[in-house]
Amino acid sequence: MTTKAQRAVLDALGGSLTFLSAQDIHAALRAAGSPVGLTSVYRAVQQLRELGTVDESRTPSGESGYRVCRTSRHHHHLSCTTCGATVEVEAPETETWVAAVARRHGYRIESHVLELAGTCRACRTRVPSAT
Amino acid sequence: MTTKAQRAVLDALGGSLTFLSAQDIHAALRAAGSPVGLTSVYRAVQQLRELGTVDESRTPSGESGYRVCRTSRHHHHLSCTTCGATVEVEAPETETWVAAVARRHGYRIESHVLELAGTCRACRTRVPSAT
DNA sequence: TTACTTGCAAACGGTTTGCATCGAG
DNA sequence: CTCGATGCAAACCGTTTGCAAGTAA
Repeated sequence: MTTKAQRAVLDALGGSLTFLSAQDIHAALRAAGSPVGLTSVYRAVQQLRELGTVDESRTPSGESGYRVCRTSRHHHHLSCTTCGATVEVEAPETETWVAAVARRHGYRIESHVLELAGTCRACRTRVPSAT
Repeated sequence: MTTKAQRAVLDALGGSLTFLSAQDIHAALRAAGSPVGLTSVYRAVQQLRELGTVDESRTPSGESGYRVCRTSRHHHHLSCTTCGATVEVEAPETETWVAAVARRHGYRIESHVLELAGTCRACRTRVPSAT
């Protein structure tokens, strides 16, 4: 069953290209007039993550960000550090490499994390600090 | 200048193959008779990280782990989820792939994270759950 | 009613900071 | 003496949990 909180969270996450923190989601819902509490947001994102409906990503500062998955296939993220826009990318070659490296070292891979961060073209154009 | 706390931390980190949390380091130092406080451990690992002397890694639960770098070259980690043993690996092909993907999407890469987790051969042998 | 969802407030856990003390130069 | 290093305890902050009230079937 999908709870009211889950619907609200999915709604808030909607078409966002960026990863939103639980607190962001809560703030957005409040701003939109939803009475959903912070606790329910936390519970909803966890449930949705378990269902594979949303992606979770950790910021360097240790907070968690959430976003609805575009594809159910295995993928990684390329995020803009300025505007947060995120692209989901597939890395077949890297997957192959991961398997090879693991084998070489006698490891059996259980999981791997690959996150790319940089500035997107739009942000570079907007702030021409980069040449 | 290298402080007493930094020396103590490096000593505790010593030859460990695993990433130790600040609290682990503190406990180890205390056990070894060092009077270094937890606060100083936190300050030391941050300084050492800035100096490029130690690597930092985040556990899924959000804690930070530290380890002395084996190489100053750019590298990634392959860690055993059972015993924590970590191997530093280089991924030239992936670096290339990262650059290509970024270019394709119009991003300028600033950083990337690649962490591999699995079970090492020793642990698989010890616990024959894996086929 | 029964089972589940909610929200508040308190608890948690790792990390950081304020502040007074200690120690090297 | 002066300045940085240190340690304790309190503050922080995101997240989780206890618990009582609300809600749907």
